[in-house]
Amino acid sequence: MAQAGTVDRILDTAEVLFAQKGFAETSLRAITSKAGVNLAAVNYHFGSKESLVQAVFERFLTPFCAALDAKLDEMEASGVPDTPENILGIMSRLVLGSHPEDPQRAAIFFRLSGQAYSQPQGHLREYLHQQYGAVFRRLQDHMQRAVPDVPPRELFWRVQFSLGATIFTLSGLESLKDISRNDFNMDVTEADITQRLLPFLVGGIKAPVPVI
Amino acid sequence: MAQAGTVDRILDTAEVLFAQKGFAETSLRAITSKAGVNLAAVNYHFGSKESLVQAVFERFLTPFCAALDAKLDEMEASGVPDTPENILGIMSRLVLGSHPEDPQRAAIFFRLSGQAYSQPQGHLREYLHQQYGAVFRRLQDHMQRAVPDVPPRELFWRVQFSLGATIFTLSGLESLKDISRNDFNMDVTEADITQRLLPFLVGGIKAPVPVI
DNA sequence: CATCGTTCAAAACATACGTTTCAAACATAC
DNA sequence: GTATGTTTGAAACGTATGTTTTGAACGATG
Repeated sequence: MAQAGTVDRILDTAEVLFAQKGFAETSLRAITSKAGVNLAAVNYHFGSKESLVQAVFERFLTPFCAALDAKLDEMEASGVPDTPENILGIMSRLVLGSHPEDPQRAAIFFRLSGQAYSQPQGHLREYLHQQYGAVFRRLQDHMQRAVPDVPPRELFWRVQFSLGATIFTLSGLESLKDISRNDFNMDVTEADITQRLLPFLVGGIKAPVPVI
Repeated sequence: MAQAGTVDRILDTAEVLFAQKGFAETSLRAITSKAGVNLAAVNYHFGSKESLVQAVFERFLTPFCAALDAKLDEMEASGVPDTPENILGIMSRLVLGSHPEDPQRAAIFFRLSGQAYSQPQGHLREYLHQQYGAVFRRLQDHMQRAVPDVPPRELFWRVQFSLGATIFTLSGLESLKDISRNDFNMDVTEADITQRLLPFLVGGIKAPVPVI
C-alpha cells in the first residue's frame, strides 16, 4: 500500500492548485511535479483529470455532509428549536471548524465550491446536487420549519440566494480582503465574514414575502 | 471601416461562447469559425485572447455603468428618496431592460460576471473594480444614506453579499431552472428571480447590526 | 495610375496539454 | 527463491492551443 502516499499527495496538491487557479488552468504536470509524483500517476490512480476533480470534491464533501447530518441529528434530539440563526450557526461552525488544524482549509473549501458552481457547463454542479441533494433538502426542511410563513417555493430561492452570498464572498475573499484593507483599513478573516454574513442571511430569509 | 463587421462579429460570438463555456474552455478557433472570420483576426484586432476578454467586458460594462450613472443623476434630481428598495429597483430594471430586444442578453451578462468574479487569479476582477469602482462607490454611498444605522464597514460587506447572491444565482440559472421545475413544478424567468431577490436583499441590508 | 496603409486569408510555428506505452522496481504469496 | 500482480519512472504520442508569418486583396490618397 505504498501508493496511498501517492494518491493523497496528488489530492492534497490538486485541491490547493484547483482552488488557486481553477480546473482548466491547472495542468496535470503542475499537480504531479509539485506533489513530487510521476505524471502518469494521475491517470493510473484516477483514470482521468475529470475523475481527479470529482475525487477532490468527494474527499471534501462526503465527510462534511456526514458531519452536517450528525449535527442535525443532534439538534433534533436535543430539542433545539428550528430558527434561521440556529441552522445557519450550525453551518458556519461546521465549515470553520471542520479542519481546525488548518485554517486555510475553509478558504479552499469555498474557492472550490465557487469554482464548481460557476462552472458554466454545470455538470459538476449537477453531480454535486444529485450526490449531496439529500442533506441539502434536509437543511431546507429545517429552514422551512424555522420560517413557516415563507412559502416553500420562495424559501427555495432564498436558500439559493444565501448560498450565493456565502460562496461568492468567501470564494473571492483574497481580493475583497485587499479592498477592505485599502478602503477601511480593516483586516478581516473568514470568521469575521461569517459573523457578518449571519445577520444578513437571517434578515433576507425572514424578509416579508411580497404579495404578487 | 469594413473591419467593424469583423470586430463586432468576433465580440458577439465571443461573449456568447464565453458565457456558455467559460474563458479557458473557449478556443479562438471556436470563436472565429463560428463568427465566420479568419483565425488570425482576433490577434490582429485585439492583440491577444486576454485582451479579447477585456474587450468583451468593456463593451458590456461601459454602457451599463453610464446608464447607471444617468439613472442615479435622475434619482438625485427628482428627489426620489434613498431607500434600499429604490436603489435596488433601479439596478434590476437597468439590468433587465438594458437590452429589451434580446432578453437572453441579461443572462449572458450575469454568466459573464460570474465567470469574472470566480476567476481564481482575480486579475479580471481587479481590473473591473478599478475600471468601474467609481460607480460602485457611488452606489454604495446612496445605499449608506438609505441605511444610515448600518456602519459603513458593515454595509460594504452587505453590498458584497448582495452582489454574490445576485450574480451567483442568475449566473447559474439554467441548472436552478431545472431543479425548480422538477421540485416545484415551477417555471421561472430572470424577471421572477429578481422580483424574489429584491425583498431578500432589502431584508439583509436592513438587518439589525449585532453588537460585537 | 501608382502608392501606401489597412484588412483579410492560409499556412506554419512553437508549445502545452492529457493520455498512453513499456520496462523497471516493488511488494506479496506460494 | 521464484512467480505474480501492483505501482512507479521516463519517454513518447497525438492533438489542440495561442500566436506569428507571409502575401494577396482592398480602398483611399497623391
